[in-house]
Amino acid sequence: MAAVNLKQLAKILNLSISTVSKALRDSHEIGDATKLRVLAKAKEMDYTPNPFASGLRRNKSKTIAVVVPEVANNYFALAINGIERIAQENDYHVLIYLTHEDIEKEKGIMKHLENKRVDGVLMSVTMNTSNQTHLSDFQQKGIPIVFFDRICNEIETAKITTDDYISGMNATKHLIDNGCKDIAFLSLGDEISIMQKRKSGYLEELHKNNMEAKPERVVKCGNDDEMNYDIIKKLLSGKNKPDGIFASVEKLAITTYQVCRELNFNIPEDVKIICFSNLETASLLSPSLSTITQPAYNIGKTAAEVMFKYLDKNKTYIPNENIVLQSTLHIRESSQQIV
Amino acid sequence: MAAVNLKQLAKILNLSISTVSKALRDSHEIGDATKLRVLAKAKEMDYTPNPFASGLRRNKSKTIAVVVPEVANNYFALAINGIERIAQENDYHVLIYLTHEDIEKEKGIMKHLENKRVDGVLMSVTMNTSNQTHLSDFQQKGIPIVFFDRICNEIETAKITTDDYISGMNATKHLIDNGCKDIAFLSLGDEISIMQKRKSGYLEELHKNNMEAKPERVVKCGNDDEMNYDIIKKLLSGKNKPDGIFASVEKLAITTYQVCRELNFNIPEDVKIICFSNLETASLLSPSLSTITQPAYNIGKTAAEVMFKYLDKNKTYIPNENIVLQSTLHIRESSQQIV
DNA sequence: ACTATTTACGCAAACGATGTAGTAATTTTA
DNA sequence: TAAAATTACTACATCGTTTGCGTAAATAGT
Repeated sequence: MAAVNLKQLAKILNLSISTVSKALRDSHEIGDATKLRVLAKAKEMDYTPNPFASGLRRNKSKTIAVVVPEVANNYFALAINGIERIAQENDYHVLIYLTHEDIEKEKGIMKHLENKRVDGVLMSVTMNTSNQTHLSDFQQKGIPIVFFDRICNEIETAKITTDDYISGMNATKHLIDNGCKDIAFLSLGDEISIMQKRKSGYLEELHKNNMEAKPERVVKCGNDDEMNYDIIKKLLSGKNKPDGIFASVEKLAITTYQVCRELNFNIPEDVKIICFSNLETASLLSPSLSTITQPAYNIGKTAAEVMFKYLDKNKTYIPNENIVLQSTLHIRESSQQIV
Repeated sequence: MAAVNLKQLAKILNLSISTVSKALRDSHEIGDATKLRVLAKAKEMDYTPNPFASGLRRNKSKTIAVVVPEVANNYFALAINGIERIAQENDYHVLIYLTHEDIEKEKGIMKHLENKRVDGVLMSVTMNTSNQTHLSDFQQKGIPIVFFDRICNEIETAKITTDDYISGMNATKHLIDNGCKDIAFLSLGDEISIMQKRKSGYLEELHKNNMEAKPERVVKCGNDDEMNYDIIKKLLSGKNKPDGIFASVEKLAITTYQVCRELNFNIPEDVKIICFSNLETASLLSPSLSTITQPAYNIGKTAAEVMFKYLDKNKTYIPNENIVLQSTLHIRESSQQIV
């Protein structure tokens, strides 16, 4: 019932508390015979150190936090998967916090984490995180942050991203190659860096192909699905509608599919679609969805690995570093010209 | 930089540590003027109590653990969403652990949690959790568990489930009503209770309709997608193949779709499909997928609420209680008879 | 054989917050 | 007016570990 502690173990073994403690931590100060005896008894009595006591003493929580906008999202779910894997390997625990794209919630969460509850934070900021003083303040407290995907350029630390600019170009080029003359870019807000990069790739590719970049073709969507639905419906309803859509995130593509259903639009005949997505059912959709797929699991894994590289050395300062992984383009029906 | 602690605050305020502590906790022992002074200074200096110190002292972690098979799964992701929401409301933190359906990993995780790192555990067991001694042992340590969805009947505590038996009947009835004469049930293992209940509903409905329940129509699948693919392919390849498939979990339906693609089977003409699923793209699949959808978010929310109901009262013992939420049947193309 | 050094252990002070048991000073009560 | 009670604070032990320091015994060095 009651968890055994060092004191009880020590009494039973007829040793001092410190001897037992040192034996368990395999200190050179303790004789081999004693070590074995202690270890055996500890296992027998099912002793595990109290994490609060040792955390207090050593100022180490053995815990990292993951702060992400949402979890019911294939990308973040896979990233968490990768993070959790590495954390388990390092005997670390993973706290999870969801911001739901709410910058105030993000601030509150960081405030909660300031008190050394965690040794480090892995995060993807909200779509509204333009001001980042809450993040630099947090760093000042001596807790390292590693960003993945939705990074904060102004903060000096390691950042794991994908080649969003190239991917933005590739996706746009693909639509152009398949006959699109008027491509809209569906953006999720416009604050965050990945949107800037994906959009830049889109604009650059238009430019390379001598196509006009009309400002109204960069459509700013948000976190509210119903509002996005209306925005996209409006985009596709006028007579002057685009013939290609490049959705910067998965859910905007799904909403676009739904709008096309309602408007009785055929994909890809009436409008071609491609998007960033980790949807496992992309190939089973009607029509199958062309995607730029990010290596989500590896992004999470890498972010965690970088974090532990520094935590292992007891470094709380992580210098600027940009690690860029490659996304892969999966061409399916939704974006291809019917021949 | 360095986090302020009570000692520093006390020194600056010219008060004793305990006075400051009590003032912050709004104790009646402290005068109002002092309280205000302390509160103001604490806010000014950005004081937050060290969670390890108070955790050690009060034997409270303000943390719950969520132990689930996976997170890259819409059902569990939504459940976690609900849990995290309630946890944030209660000022609790959420640790997440993934078992990947590995019973040994589950045991290891529970072992790790025994040392009072968390105040409670919300869990869905692996598909292989038949023996539950590691869970009853865990309870013995005085940490409450609440099960959701994948429950463990032998453990006395609160369990949040859905009406799986009824849903199993409804899904089967729906397939029968749509002309199926030979329905296969794709099971995920056969240990866990939800599978038993879903299968029982399936069998009962067959019985009610005077249809033979052939043992070979209950197909045991596992955690390996490729093996499942082969199993389902074999099921659908012979001349004696079923005309209806009731998949007990989402991923088996997706695999079935993939197999049908390869075999050039038409859904629903050649085989009708229905499954338990929280896939948001169910209606966009080709053909759209009929589902029994569980209220995943509410299941997680409820599990957390029940947990906090007891944690608030400092009760570590949670009596047996079965809370059953209702799933909803979404009929789409994959299961309907063409008229 | 007498001093160094190593080995193997124990003592006690942290870590930071909490809460019990005091203690002066003030107020209430009989 | 003396005793009792209340107010507003402080001192201190405690939670369970960790770790620097001390020390006796054993071993090594000269």
